Amino acid sequence: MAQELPKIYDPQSTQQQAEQLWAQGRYYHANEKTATPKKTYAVVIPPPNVTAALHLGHALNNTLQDILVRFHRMLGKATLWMPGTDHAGIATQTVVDKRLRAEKKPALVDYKEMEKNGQDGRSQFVAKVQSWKDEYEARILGQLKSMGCSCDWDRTRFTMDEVCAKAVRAVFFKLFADGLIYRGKRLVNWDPATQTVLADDEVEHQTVKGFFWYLKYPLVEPVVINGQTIEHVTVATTRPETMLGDTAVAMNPSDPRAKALVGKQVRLPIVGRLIPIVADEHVVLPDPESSEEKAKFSTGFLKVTPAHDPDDWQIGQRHNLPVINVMAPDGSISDKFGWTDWDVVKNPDVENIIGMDRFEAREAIVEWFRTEKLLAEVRDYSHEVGHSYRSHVPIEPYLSDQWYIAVKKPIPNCRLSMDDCRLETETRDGIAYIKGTDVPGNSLAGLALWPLLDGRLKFYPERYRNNYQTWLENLRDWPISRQLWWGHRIPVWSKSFSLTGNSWEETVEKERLLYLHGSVACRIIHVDSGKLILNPEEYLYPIRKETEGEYISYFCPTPDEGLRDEVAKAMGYKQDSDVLDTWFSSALWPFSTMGWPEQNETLKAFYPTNVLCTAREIITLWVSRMVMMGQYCLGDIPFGDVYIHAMIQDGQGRKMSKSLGNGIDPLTIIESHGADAMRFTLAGMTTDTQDVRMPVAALTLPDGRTVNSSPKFDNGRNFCNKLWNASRFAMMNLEGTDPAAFDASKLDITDKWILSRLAAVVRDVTETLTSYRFNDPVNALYKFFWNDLCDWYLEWAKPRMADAAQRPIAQNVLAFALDQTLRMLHPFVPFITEGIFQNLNTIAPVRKLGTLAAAPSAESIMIAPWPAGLDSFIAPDIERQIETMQNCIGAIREIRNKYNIHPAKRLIGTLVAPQGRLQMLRDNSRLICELAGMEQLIIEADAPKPANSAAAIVEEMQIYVHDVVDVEAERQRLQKQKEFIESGIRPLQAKLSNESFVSRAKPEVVEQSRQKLKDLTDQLDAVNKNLAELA
RNA sequence: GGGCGGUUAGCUCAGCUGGUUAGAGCGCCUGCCUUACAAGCAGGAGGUCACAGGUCCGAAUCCUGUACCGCCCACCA
Repeated sequence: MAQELPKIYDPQSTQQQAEQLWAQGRYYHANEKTATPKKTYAVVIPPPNVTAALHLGHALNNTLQDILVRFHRMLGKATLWMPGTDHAGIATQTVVDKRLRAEKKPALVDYKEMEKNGQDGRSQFVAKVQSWKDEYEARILGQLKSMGCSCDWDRTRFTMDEVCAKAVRAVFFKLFADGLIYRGKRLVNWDPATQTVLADDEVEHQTVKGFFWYLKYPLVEPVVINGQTIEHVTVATTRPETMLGDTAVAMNPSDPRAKALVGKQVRLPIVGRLIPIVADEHVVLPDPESSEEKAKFSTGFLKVTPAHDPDDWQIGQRHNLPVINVMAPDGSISDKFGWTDWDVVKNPDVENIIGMDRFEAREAIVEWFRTEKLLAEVRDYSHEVGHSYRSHVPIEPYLSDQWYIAVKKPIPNCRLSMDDCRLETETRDGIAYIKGTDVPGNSLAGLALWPLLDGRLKFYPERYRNNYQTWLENLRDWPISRQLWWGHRIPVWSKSFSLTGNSWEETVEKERLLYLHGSVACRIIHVDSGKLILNPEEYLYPIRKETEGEYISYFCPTPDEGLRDEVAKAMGYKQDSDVLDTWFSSALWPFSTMGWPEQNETLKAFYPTNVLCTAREIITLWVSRMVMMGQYCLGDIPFGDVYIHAMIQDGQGRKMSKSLGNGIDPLTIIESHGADAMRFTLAGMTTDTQDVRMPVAALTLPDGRTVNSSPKFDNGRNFCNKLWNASRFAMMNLEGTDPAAFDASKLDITDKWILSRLAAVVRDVTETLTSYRFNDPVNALYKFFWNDLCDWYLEWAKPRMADAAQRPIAQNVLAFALDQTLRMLHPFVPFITEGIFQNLNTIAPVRKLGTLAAAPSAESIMIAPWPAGLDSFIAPDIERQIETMQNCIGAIREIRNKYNIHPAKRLIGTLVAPQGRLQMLRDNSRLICELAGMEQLIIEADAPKPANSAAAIVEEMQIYVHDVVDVEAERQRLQKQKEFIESGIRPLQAKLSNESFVSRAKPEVVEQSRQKLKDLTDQLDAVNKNLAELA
């Protein structure tokens, strides 16, 4: 068996076998029945988007989670890692559309056309996306399994599967019933060419050369300021065509002219609309000398077009300005979409412009101003303009109706009252705000904020809490509708109707039928006034008579019974065609995956989860919303810890997702280096402080330039190979290991030493892993395994394995140390450790050291107990003694190398040491001889330097290596040694002669320095003596 | 514009609360195919810790400023 192990570690077969073993044993499965509150550990995966296969960033993210999960599973906890994927609304829809177009197949535009023609284009397109999703979901889950992720695969979820969909409907209903969902206007990124809405990151910014046009708007009544009569105000704009929709001119209240002008009216040219001059802080004061671009160009007057500019929209909101949309969806000027206040007879000019494309209209309008002598000036200007990534035409801010969640509205009958949190509040207008903020404590934003402030929600590293906090404090209402087809369709049905005369009761009576079908959340809005006439709180009564006019009725069905399609249709209701923001369903992920709103065992056992492990860019979008929804729906935070890991960057320091990372499928690395190698390298790179550049293998071109090629995982690969080979050695030597033959009193110094080191590493790894440091345990294990166990312990153990008396002791210690090391390594390199563990189980089934330490074995290392209780092995004096041995060996090896002595050549040496250390050194001289290639080592308290010997100094000892006869080389070596020692002495002397240091530094630091100086001085004397003897 | 990081060996990075002569891996140089491992073993060279000030007996570490690099958010009349 042992002999059959290959020399080079072959990850593929080991991975396969381990995967099989784990799948059979279902060790990843979390069992609710064995879970007790203190003994559970739960993590939900940040669900990867089904847009594409995973990249290195995912590999890192999931490696770290798996390390935590495996660690806690081995600590004996009922452990759940919930896997799944995210439908990623806009991204996926876009990707599929792109693919279809690339393949010259019917794409989104075509399906939209079908939909328009009454065919079912929507569901056909969704089916296309669905099959894309199926493909990538399978691929992603396969990648995760290949990486060794010990997710509970029996529970795999998808944000759009029925379990999650039910949670989405339930939360939406709850929000709707609580009056937290409302209909509002919002400017979206509109692509007039494809006539679709774009997400912010689908907008490409391009620098465009354009102009600033300075347009003069006449005042209705001239104003006199400082003796000057002012007849016009001049506004500067880069988009003159929008002036048709102007509803105000704004100026900064601190502008000296504001006093005279604010409140006056302006007659909007061409249109003839009378619009007010309003005061708004947002307006930049003019200053031609300023370095600020805006101040240089500003006239102090800003045209306000709420329907066509996000900023102006805000100003419009502040001043209650009318919103006049002058454009059609195709970007042409139109009076059919909200612009009513013009007159064909009075305004032939307007009639001219209507129907023009926005760019044509721009020219026409500028020309009109020029002709009318109202164009004050034109200046060159280049600025950033958003373009559609799809059609590459400039995007148009376009006003549309959207669903919103009110995040700062106090929640009626909130399940968490402010009594549940201990934060200070201040009450204004009857609302309790979290002190120092304008966030009501019992609003959604408030619910997400207080766990942070009261310390229950912790960020690692801590600095990220600022992100979270300031975002929530400045939170605006959350627009949740998206004009897409791929996603959770908004569960709201609506119908317009008009009321005339006495039809009110009859109409409303009909709506009551809906309630009988389970719809209890309902709202009827009077279109003209926007007034809500039936509140969700009032449900059926009182039914009041209202004014005649147009109404819209919205219904949100309960998640369980639902509003049956037929019923809705029969009643003339139509479902909203939009879908929900992807983050809406993501926000529910920690509990939707567990089956909420059903109250079940899983939720009881595993909610709240322990940690969320994610990248920093979604703290606001995702983390905060999960906390919000967890608090709102379950009355508890979804996780206590948020671990934000570093990002992997490419060689240029760019985000991986933008360059290198996207191209690299973890599977290619797993194939070439093995999953363990990848995990080990990734975990070892992770630190709290900064992002990390992926080391890449550099490629040198013929012209001498170097180009980055592929990421390097050699480190991990080499480590695995070392682990494999050390284990081979163990397997060859552990046959017949008999725990009964172990005798604690016969442990030799190397046994005691390696056990001491082992105990220290167990302590270190356990502690660092608990505080989310991953590179520390990786480094500690790397050093311990490679440098301590392999380089020293195994080398010293080799001869002992051939010694009948020593063999049983060394075998038991080696088996035990290897066993414990494998367990600690397992979270990092799961496959290879499982493979070796299985071999070890065959060859040395019981690994224990008498009564000193017992380590129960297990059928899989995955469920083997984590090493513990080894502290009694810690022996600092033993470690110091071994260090002395190592130093002696190092000194002799250096001499061997310097004199180019062949490794096979046996040497004789003399070691001169103080009386007190002689016994220890003599006891252990074999350690030095074996590893330094000495035939004999004479150890004396006093001995002259043998002729023709090289001298080395270790601590307070002298080592002479006999018969190395190159006087000049020896002189140079000693001279160099002398200089080195002297350079150490100087700063120490300076330090110790400094009165302040001696009196003010910690005594142990001073003592340390004194000791060190004494050692160095002794060494210097010795070197000088040797030098003198040479001469 | 607001916020947050980074700058340590040729490369990628450690270095926790200031205190031995600043570390690792890779790369480089020298010698070894030593019966676990050449994906290895042994040894070595290589750093005024971005810059300028400050605090302190003492600064890679704490403070201030500068430069460059990066990230997030906001915004572009």
